This record gives sequence, C-alpha cells and structure tokens, in this order.
Amino acid sequence: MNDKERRSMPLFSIGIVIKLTELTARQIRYYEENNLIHPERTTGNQRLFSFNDVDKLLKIKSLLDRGLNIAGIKLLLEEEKDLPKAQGKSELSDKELRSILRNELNEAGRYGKASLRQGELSRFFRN
Amino acid sequence: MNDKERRSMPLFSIGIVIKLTELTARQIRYYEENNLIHPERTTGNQRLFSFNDVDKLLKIKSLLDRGLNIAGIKLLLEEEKDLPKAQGKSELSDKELRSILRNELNEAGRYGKASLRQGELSRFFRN
DNA sequence: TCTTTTATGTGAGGAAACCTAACATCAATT
DNA sequence: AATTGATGTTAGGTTTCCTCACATAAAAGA
Repeated sequence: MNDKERRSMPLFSIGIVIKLTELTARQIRYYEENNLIHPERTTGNQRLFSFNDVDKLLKIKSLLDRGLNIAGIKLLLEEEKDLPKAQGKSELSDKELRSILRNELNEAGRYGKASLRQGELSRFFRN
Repeated sequence: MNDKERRSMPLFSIGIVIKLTELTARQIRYYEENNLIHPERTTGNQRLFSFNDVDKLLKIKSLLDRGLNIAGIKLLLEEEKDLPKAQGKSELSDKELRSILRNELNEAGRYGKASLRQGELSRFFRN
C-alpha cells in the first residue's frame, strides 16, 4: 500500500470529521452535495472519509473564511487537481479563474483549540 | 501536535478497526476487557481507537496466531512499554517472562488481502 | 477422563450516531 | 422586493454500536 492509497483510505466517520475540522454535519454534507468532496459509504450508506477528504475540508474551511464561495472553491480545487497534468486549456473562463486565484494563494489561518490547522494533517504521512 | 499525540488521537470507530485488523467486534472488546488496549469513548460511550490501538491490535493478532495466550501477550506488551525506562526489576516472575520472550521475537506474518500487515501502520507517520 | 478455563460466537434489547428530506433563516445579490 | 447561497433545525427512519447473557469448542488442569 503506497502513500496515495493510504491518503484515500476510507477511515473516518462524520462524527470524527466534525471534531477534526470543526465544521457541522450540515456543512460537510452540503459540500458533498456540491461535489467538493466525495466520501465513500459503508454498505449501510454512512459516509466514510479519507485523510484526503479531511484535508480538503480544512482547505474549504480556510477558503470560506477568506471570503470565497463554493463555486470559487470548486474551481480552485479542480485547478489544483489538474496542476500535475496538462495546464494548457481549461474549459472554464480563464478570467474568472485567475481573478479567484489571485489573492488566495498564501496566508496562514489561526484556528481554535481542538481542531487541526490546515496542512497539519500531512504530518500523518511519511511522504 | 507532535507524533506521539497524533498516534494516540481517538479517531476510529470499531467498525473501521474491524476492517483494518480483520478481528471481530467480540475479539476487540475481549482484549479491552483484559486490559490489552484502552480505547477512548465518545460522550455516548462508543469506542474510539487511535493508531496506537490499531497497531497494538495487529500485534495481538500476530501473537495469537503464533500461539501466545492473552496473559503472555499482556506481559509482552508491558515489557515493551517499560523498555525505554527502567528494565531492572519486574514484579512478575522473571522466568515466565523470559520463556515467553524466547521464540517470539522475530518472524514476519503473511496476511489476507484487505487488512493491514503488522507494522504497516507506521507508514502513516513521518517519524 | 472429567472438569475448568480460555477465547470466541451469537442474540436480545436498547442507545447513539447517522441518514435524507423538508422547511426556516439571514445575508448578500439582483 | 425577490432570489440565491450557506447554514440551522427538526422529524422520522436506519445503521452501528453498546452491554449482558448464554453457548461452545479447544486447551489446560485435575
């Protein structure tokens, strides 16, 4: 099992993810509804989240805090997904995407006590 | 949050642990009853396991497969726990402990498909 | 060999956690 | 003023988990 597989293993119930991210169940389900995340399901239809999912949720939270909306976040996440690959022609209006990408690239967020900081989750992994 | 804390974070429901270890719920609860593991609980009294717990369960499974009984495994686990510290006087009969430790030290186990191999869990961590 | 212990299976009854769907709300747009 | 976007809340139902009790087969002990 390599690192990529480990990061995408379905491991966490929504209750844990709520604690790790300090998002509400409603928020998490809404983001799934809007195709920002795609957690697996148990045979009984309950969500099972991977490290990647939690990581993405922390990123979503961070971007929401900085004023992005769901549509913008979706663009950003898709952009990131495509980065390793062809970066030439995106179907989506290039102006929008750029205007979103500007202003959003750096910045560290300060969070509450019990939750994970965005990026901290990577510490779970060797690579 | 350091590695030690990460490894002991309560993260997994028993359902996940069953899949990761290929133990039954009955077995896992029995090992807890015999103080081999001490998973946390939710406010609603449901077990939450850490990476350390899962790791320990994989080790328990491996040792059971090799013929040890619960008492022997408990001695072994306590031995390991004390290794970093004082290794001088153990309250428990030294002959027993040695006789158990002999024959049990090496060996790799070959497991089924979907479960983790003992030791593989450490790959989740940087350190 | 007979009895006890060990490790695990199984099932009942109940509680916790999760599910979807619907409606409410409030701020930001239009 | 009306719509949209993001989230809260509640209801009714399902899944997962809990403890406790009893069953059982194999191993250990007498």
